[in-house]
Amino acid sequence: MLSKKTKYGLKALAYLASQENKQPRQISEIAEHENISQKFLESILLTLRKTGFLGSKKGKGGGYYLIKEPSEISMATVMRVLEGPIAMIACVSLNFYEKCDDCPDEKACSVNRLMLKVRDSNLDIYRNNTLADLI
Amino acid sequence: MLSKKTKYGLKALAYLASQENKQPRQISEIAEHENISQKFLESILLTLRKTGFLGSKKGKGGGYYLIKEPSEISMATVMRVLEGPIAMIACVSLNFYEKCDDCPDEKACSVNRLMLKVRDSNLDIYRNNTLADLI
DNA sequence: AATTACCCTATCGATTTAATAGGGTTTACA
DNA sequence: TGTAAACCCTATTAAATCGATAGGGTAATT
Repeated sequence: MLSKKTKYGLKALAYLASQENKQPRQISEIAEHENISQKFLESILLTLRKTGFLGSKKGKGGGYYLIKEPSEISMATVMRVLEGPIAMIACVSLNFYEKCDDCPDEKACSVNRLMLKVRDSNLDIYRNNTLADLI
Repeated sequence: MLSKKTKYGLKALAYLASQENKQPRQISEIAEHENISQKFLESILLTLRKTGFLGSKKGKGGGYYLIKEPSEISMATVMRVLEGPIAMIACVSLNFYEKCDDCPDEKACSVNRLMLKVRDSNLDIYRNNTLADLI
């Protein structure tokens, strides 16, 4: 299941991308508009700033704003930062690969094969959708 | 992430499907062959029996066996029983639909749109793969 | 009658999740 | 220059879930 962290993060990014001008938007404004706990959203936006998606401005009139164009923000990178691995199991993950303890031979594993198909198709979607496609 | 319950359940089904004859296979045999905790596997096989995938035979020479042909067992139904919803968020789920608390209008929701694409593609994979395709 | 093997319930430690609390620090602006 | 606005950061917590274990009960075969 998609975590609320990811859900809220995506909504916040979409909200920022839908703004006409690029003025900073306050946490409180985003939280209210998207019905998100303000404190929780605060930590999510912090993550998105540290990972290079958002910039921030302190003090009066401050807030968060997008650093890149929405069309240049791939859902694959956003999902990896907020949700973690795109693959459903580590043995088919590109960025978070890990071997299964119980599996002597991945190539002969039925679960591996099925989940590889799922990962491929999901990766395809995430790579071919940008923030601009969400709004 | 895929739960170990689902992973083990799929492996057990695949193991049973790969057998030449249809004699019952003991829990201990499956557990050993697939490197699964026997007690944990026991509860999983019980679930699969109650949901109509497996039959069981008690007493000496007993065990579990497939009720249907592997080619008639869709991954979609298996996944729903073991893992739960195929959708990553309830508001795009066919079998486990729920409205989001925070979302006033699903049709206008960016997360909803993205996750709908993901669900469609995953559903497509699960519906078009049977147990026979795993072995 | 004894053994085999499935059946069922309860419990538990570890981890994760979502949220809350409580402040600290920086900046803009009057 | 001081004060309020708004981001920054750490710690804590309640609840849920997961994976596994324990301990026995029941049915069927030989």
